[in-house]
Amino acid sequence: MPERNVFTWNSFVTALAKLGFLDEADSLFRSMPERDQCTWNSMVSGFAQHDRCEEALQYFGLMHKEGFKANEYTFASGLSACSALVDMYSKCGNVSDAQQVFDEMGSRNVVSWNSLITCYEQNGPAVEALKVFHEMLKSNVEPDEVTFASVVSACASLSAIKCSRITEARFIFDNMPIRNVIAETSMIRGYAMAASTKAARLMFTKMKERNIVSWNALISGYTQNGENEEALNLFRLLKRESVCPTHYTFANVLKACADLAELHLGMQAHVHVLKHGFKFQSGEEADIFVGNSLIDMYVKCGCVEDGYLVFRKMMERDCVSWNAMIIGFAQNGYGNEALELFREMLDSGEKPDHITMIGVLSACGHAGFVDEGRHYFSSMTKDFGVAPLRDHYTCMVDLLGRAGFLEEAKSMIEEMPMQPDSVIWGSLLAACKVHRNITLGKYVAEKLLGLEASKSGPYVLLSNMYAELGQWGDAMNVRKLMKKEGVTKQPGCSWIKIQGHVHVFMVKDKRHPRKRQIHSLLDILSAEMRPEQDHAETGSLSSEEMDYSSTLLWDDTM
DNA sequence: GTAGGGTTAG
Repeated sequence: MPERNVFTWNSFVTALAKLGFLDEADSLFRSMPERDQCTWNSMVSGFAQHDRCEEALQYFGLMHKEGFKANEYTFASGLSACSALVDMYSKCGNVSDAQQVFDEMGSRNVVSWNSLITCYEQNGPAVEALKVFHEMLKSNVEPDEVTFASVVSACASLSAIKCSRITEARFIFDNMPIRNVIAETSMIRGYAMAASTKAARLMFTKMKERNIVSWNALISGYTQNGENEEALNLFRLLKRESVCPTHYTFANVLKACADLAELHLGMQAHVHVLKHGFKFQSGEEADIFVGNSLIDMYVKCGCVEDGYLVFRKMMERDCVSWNAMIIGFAQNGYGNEALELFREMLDSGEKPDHITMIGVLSACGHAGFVDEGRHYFSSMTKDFGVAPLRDHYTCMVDLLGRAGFLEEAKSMIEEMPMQPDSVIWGSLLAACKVHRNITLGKYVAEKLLGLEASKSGPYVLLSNMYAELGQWGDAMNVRKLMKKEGVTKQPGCSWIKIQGHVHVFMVKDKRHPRKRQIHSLLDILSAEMRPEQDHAETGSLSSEEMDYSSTLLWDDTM
């Protein structure tokens, strides 16, 4: 045996690694007295070539720690392994390491560039993706359809933050040598984020080839822009064209039903979900998403018990599941149940987030648990690692205001670390009206008018407060001021759909043909409601009592 | 080897 120097060791390690005896290579590596660049290269490339990427990454990290830099031999299989490494770091959200691997690559091909562009597109900042794209063009690497699709996506995500990059996306899209369904779907998403659902629909209509992702992108475009009826119409079209929906589809359809409070359609969607094999008992991510959407749909439609049933049926839950249920309880007047569930959430080991705390604080507010609210608010940073945001302050002002602690609510607004907005002042003004505090009401109304002079809300509330106190002159003055400032109040209106007909009602509306019957029934109802108010309960009418006339979500037999 | 779609609050 010749003298064992690092070169001898290396040849053994390299051979073992190349042949796939990685564990043997690994133990040999560990017993080496010294290592050089070549040793590290053998280990990294060995693991990378045999699809043991985790270990390849670990070795790569260790190599850097020991002061070695990657060279063109570090990834023996060449560019592909290196690009895969960029992609791996990108998928882990580790942008700087992805960039570093990319920087250290001896040569780069279209896939390496694409991987880095995607990295910035997914992890941000998305503008960097465009910069990398420009660098790529400068270095004379020909972009392919994947490059363009990623760049279009980057522009699309930028279209959400006011700089209108949707035009840039469109320009690149129009100049793509080859378009494909992915780039088109990215454009749909971009238009949806820029609130141009019409343009999104046009893109969708013109597509030669569509798949379920394109359908889902447009359906979610509608729900995210509040066009829930359109979302459901598109779902019906999808069914007619026999396209198979996925859990993405159901998440959106259920959200549309939830936002429309369309219980009947939501229940149809639930049946459909079961037909498609979502049983919430596999613990898979898809099941959790659909389960969460179902909880939300039921509680938004006022059926807390059905939402709770879904919640209990789920084998695995995430933070959103708990949040949806806690908020569902809170919004339907079940303050105790919301807080109980929150304690159970903590016991289960699930970490609450800022949305959970909004649910908890609003539960306290609606149930009148002032002390609990104060306690959770003051300890949320320490106990749950969630620092109060403006929304949490708004919940507290609402809670204190409802309970009549108007001065405390006022100081909370004035001492909070962020700028108060019209929502938080508006909440206090409403509380001033309830508790008939005209002095503070005037002060708050002025603050509000400073924020949104053209809105009628503060004027109307203030004038009504004066009127309630019998100060008619002051009430008139506010109304006069409104007129002078050119502020008009849009009359409120409500509507109901009965047997496919929409009936609209406005204040002092005398147009409905059966107005006399309606008003006499209203008198009876309000007389009955008065004694019920103290122990108010939510509930829904049974199906026999309701005359459903909604359109079916799909027409195949169940 | 690289690209597109989802739930909770406000």
